Amino acid sequence: MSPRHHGTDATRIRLLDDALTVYGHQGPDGFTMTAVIGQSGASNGSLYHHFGSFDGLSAALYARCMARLLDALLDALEPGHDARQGIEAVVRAYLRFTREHRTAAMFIHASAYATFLPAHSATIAAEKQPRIARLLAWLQPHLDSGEIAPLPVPLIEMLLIGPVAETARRWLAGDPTIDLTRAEAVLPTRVWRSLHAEDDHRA
Amino acid sequence: MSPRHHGTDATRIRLLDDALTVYGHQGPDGFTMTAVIGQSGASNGSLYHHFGSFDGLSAALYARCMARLLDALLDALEPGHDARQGIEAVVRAYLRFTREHRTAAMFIHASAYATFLPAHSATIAAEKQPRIARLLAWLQPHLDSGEIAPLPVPLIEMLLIGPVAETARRWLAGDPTIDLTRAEAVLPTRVWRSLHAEDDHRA
DNA sequence: TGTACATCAGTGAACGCGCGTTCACTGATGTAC
DNA sequence: TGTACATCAGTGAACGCGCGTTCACTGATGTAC
Repeated sequence: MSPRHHGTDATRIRLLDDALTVYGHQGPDGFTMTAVIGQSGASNGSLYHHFGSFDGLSAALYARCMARLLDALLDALEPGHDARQGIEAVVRAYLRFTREHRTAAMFIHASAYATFLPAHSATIAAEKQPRIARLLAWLQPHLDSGEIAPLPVPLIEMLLIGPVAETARRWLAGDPTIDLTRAEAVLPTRVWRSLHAEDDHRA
Repeated sequence: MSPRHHGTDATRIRLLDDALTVYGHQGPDGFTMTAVIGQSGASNGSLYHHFGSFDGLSAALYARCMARLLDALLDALEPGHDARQGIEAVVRAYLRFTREHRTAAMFIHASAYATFLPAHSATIAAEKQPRIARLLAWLQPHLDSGEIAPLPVPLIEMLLIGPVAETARRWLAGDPTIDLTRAEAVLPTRVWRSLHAEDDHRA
């Protein structure tokens, strides 16, 4: 980027990739600095050069996984969609992301209370905020038009994300009673029912 | 219980209480064996005598917190309730439990992917299962009567618990945009809308 | 074009710390006969 | 009732291990003049 920049971020990216691999193969307890540098072949000093600390790497990985999830939701929204089509598409996209990016989804969910988040909240917000803003920009007209019930936006988010997030969590934890395909078939309609305005079905 | 039993479980209970206190005051990273025995004044050997390992204590604490949450939901169900009143009462009870037992709620949510769970799943199931069974026993007649939509039971659970669990998580993580009181006012109706059968509002 | 210098990227040995766990032990309580 | 024994509850010193972190260093690349 800057003219002083030497080379690319190849090592940085490789460390993040390898960190996620370690997380997927070794689980939360095996997610240590030693394991990550072992996987990537980089030195501990190199990791420190790029991330400042192991928490710094964890936060960067969290931000990247979260950005990918949000991008998957954004990609599901298409210009022609009405409110119902958009909501249902987002619900399906969340479940699809969970199935297709199991480890990233797990890292996101399992890190919700991680100690590294507060210290790096600025970094994480920088990745999240613009994407959240785009999602809200999609939502607003449908709130204004009255298609979606006039609820506080955070609670709309809870009703939209809650059921799929809980489904993802259970499935990721290995609960055999959770069938993601069936969830994809059933939840979109049901989530829409929780969000649309009272007299919407007359139309 | 058995005639050979010496004394009560006082130390066991005190260790669990003190462990939760440590978790509340020091957070997940400060939740260590050293901190717990420091708080309670017991010796590490005593902890091992009662729980076998620190993971064993963690699992016992998880089981106890989960049992309390489920009891709170069960207490919210009253005999005279119809399906809607029951569902809405459970939603409110979950949010109330979160507010009134912040640390226990946090321990439950944050431990969802903890490594100690699989090894002690039997212990945990022994606490959870009978309570879940009672909740399902309440649900079944309302499924049979057609008041609640004929969905797979696990997905009913996701639609019921998802929004409140997500709300709880955000609030516990310190998100200032989440207002539990407002959630209690709004979510019950909305969750009911996602669960009831198509023509229910005609009645 | 050549030289001097600054910055960036990466190395790897060394360190201290606090973690969970082990173990040999004491003393009190309950049971057998 | 008294004695011997087994079990339960609890103590606390000692241990090894692997963790994240620090630091002095090398070499390559870019910039100044």
